Amino acid sequence: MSERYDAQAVEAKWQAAWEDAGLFRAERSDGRPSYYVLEMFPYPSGRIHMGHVRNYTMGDVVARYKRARGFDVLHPMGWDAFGLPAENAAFERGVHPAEWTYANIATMRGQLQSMGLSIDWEREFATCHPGYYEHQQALFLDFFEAGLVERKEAWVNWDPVDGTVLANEQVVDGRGWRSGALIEKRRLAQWFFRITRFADELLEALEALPRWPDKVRLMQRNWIGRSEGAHALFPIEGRGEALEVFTTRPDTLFGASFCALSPNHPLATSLAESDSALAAFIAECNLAGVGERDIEAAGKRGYDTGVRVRHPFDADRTLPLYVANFVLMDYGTGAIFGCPAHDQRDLEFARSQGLPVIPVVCPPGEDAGAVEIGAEAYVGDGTAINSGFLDGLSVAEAKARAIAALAERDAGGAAVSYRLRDWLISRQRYWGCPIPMVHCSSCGVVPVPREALPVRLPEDVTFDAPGNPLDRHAGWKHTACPRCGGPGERDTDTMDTFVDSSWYFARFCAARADVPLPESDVAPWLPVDQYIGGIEHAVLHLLYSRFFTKALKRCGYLDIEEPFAGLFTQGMVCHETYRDADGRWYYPDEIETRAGNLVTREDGRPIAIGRSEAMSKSKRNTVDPEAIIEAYGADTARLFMLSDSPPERDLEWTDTGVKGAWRYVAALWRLVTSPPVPLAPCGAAVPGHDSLATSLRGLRRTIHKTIAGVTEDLERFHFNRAVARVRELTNALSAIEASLGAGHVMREGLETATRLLGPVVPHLAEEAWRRLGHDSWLAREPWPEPDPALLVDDIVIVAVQVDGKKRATISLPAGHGKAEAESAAMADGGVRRALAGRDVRKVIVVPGRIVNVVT
RNA sequence: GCGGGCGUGGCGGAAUUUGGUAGACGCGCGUGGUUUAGGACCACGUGGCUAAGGCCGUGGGGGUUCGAGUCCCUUCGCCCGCACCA
Repeated sequence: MSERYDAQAVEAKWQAAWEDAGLFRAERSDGRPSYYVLEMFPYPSGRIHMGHVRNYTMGDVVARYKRARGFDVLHPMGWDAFGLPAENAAFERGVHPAEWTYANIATMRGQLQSMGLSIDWEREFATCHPGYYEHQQALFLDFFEAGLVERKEAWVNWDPVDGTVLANEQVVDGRGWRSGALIEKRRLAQWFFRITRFADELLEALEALPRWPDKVRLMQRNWIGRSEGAHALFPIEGRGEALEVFTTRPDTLFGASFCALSPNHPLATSLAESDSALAAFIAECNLAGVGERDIEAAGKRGYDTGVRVRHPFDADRTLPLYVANFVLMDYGTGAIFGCPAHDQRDLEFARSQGLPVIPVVCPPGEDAGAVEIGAEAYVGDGTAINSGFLDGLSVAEAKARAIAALAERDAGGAAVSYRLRDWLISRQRYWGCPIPMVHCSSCGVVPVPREALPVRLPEDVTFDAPGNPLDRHAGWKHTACPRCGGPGERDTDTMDTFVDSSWYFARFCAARADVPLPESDVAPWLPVDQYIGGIEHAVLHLLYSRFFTKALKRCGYLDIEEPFAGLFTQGMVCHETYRDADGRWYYPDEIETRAGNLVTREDGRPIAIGRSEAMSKSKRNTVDPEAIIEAYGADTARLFMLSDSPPERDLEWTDTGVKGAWRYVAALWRLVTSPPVPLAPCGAAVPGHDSLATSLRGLRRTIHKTIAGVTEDLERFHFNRAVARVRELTNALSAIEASLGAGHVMREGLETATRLLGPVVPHLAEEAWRRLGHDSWLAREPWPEPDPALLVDDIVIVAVQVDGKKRATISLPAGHGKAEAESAAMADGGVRRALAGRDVRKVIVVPGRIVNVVT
């Protein structure tokens, strides 16, 4: 009689035992090669969700697998603990952000530990701990000294709901990424990290990241948005200055019919001082929102300033200067020249303003005299026309010639522009890392001396009013200027929390060090060998971390180019959605099936099933991992996470799928505890392979092919296939036939399955390993090696096609020749029938694969 | 608009790296068994059509090839990222 597998008891037992034995401490004390696997650390929101379970399961499989492959593995965990939700909780419930955060961390740590993750918990830290953020403040000062931090006044994105500014990356469709509020443009003095100084490096280094998904590299490339072109100066009539524009089409300069400024361009501001209509137009543009879609709806609008600018190539020619709503202040120079014939936007603007359209590129094969521009600008290649000294040149040639001409005339020259902007890190919030700067009326901005770090967050703050509590805390805010000793004010802003997560991966190498990143601890581990997390961080977090790595290198902390040598982006965990007739959402555990219909448990209201979407609280389609772990155990949850769906794709959470995973856990335990044939003693060698019955020899080949296949699958992140392969193996083992040596083969098979599943279902595997008679830690056992001799079959099944259609299969000895395969195929009854006496023109033989008889 | 990805049984997906027996593994479903009962367990079956021999099948159409889910062209559908970036 087989015993029932008690997952809860087994899992608790081994979790405690692993912890006591310190099995997962990263040592760096022996000669083993290092391997650093890291999953994106969680925000302590309260409880873990299924996305965490999926992420950390994958990371744990890699960690356990690499450990078995002989690596000294670093697999740490920590908390991305600063951020707005803690302040919201404080505001709503009167609990201090620190208290709320640390309580959540305690809960979530327990939940993660119940998953049986092989984590070195001794390295755990939270970014809200002064022991972390004091070093971040030191890094800020280092960056400041290195010229990588800058305070400047800029048009910034103001989120009126969160009451703070946001980085460009945090504005999505003109709205705040957290609040969803329409973003306003405000001009404020703020701190920036000068990420644009690394724009080219960040772009070029993408090529050197072969183990990153193409998609992420492409997204970053687009985000950096490098454009090559030219700067051109248009002298302004009646002023002793020139208007500088950026263009990627200097070849079309002769087609210019106007210039236009962004509403926020300094010249526009200055002109508006003496032109109230212009001032009103600018105000209107800023009011209409900055969402590009809003402008799209409003159409292209402009205001003729009356000012004229001179053409750089033709001093006799002047152009009108407009302020236009479609010109962006934060790209290029905030000013453009318009060539309507060869730019769609300029064409639309020119048509609405009645400006001339001068074709200067003749499409191939067209008559230069007859080029007409209708509703569509011509943006293709061609030959320059109406363009003076450029006439006759191709677009590429004309660009080069025009750039040279601009330079000759001191009217501009080659220029590169980026979409990427500097990273605005000031946040008008309490729960973040204080910026270690003091504002002094006589000394200006003064850094806090290093010996005075950390600048601690004061604990006695109030959240009963909107705005930044630090700004209201007089005792904290007012301090002596470190330079002159006079009255000073602390910078009351805190750093964007993306700063915290831009270097935590390095800090894990020396989590308790009293300097930020001691080289002797950090260098052996970095870069991270395998980083795993969600695709939603493709630009923000991953770009910032890359910038930090380059900045840290410049400051002498690191000697690596890139933080993450390998990156894997996992898919989301999805679930069906449930709504009633009023459109209210219901959690899966709030509904049930009655008489074949889906209804609410509580009052039987009919429920409609909606499409499967990423689990979210707003759609109420979440399943609590803790409930699953309590009901089935962590191994079942882990197994389900890795089965069926490829890890980079979205995973559909289903009850039946979880039950299927549980069935397999129970079935594997049954197979170990009551195998179909009595097991040979532990440690007994398999008898001579040739002495075994045919079916046992085949089974042994299956065992060794499974080792090879699973190994390759794990290396390539094909977890779903790895699981399927082991299931195939255990299916084959269940069907074993009793004969001489069967007990040995059964043991070999069970031990192999146990080892191969160790990374996936570690508790079950550890328990099974002991049940099989071992007294070693499975978690410390080396990975099995396949016997190369057993990876090849001695008999192969070869398909035989007639004219490309399969008509038969034949058995042939491995290593058979072409002639042997051909004669066996021609002798086959099915083949002869299909041929029906027709003449054979050709026979193609791929030994071991296929025979194709062509008539 | 620009860029990228994906279309395979009732469902999730294998096979695409290297063109060579399509549908591994699982879910669901069906039949039978077992059990006091079970949403448990066991066995067998399960792409479609066909009485059979067989025919048809990887979104549609075309091409290359002895042979195409895999390569090429074209078309349709869905998803994702960016979006007046000059």
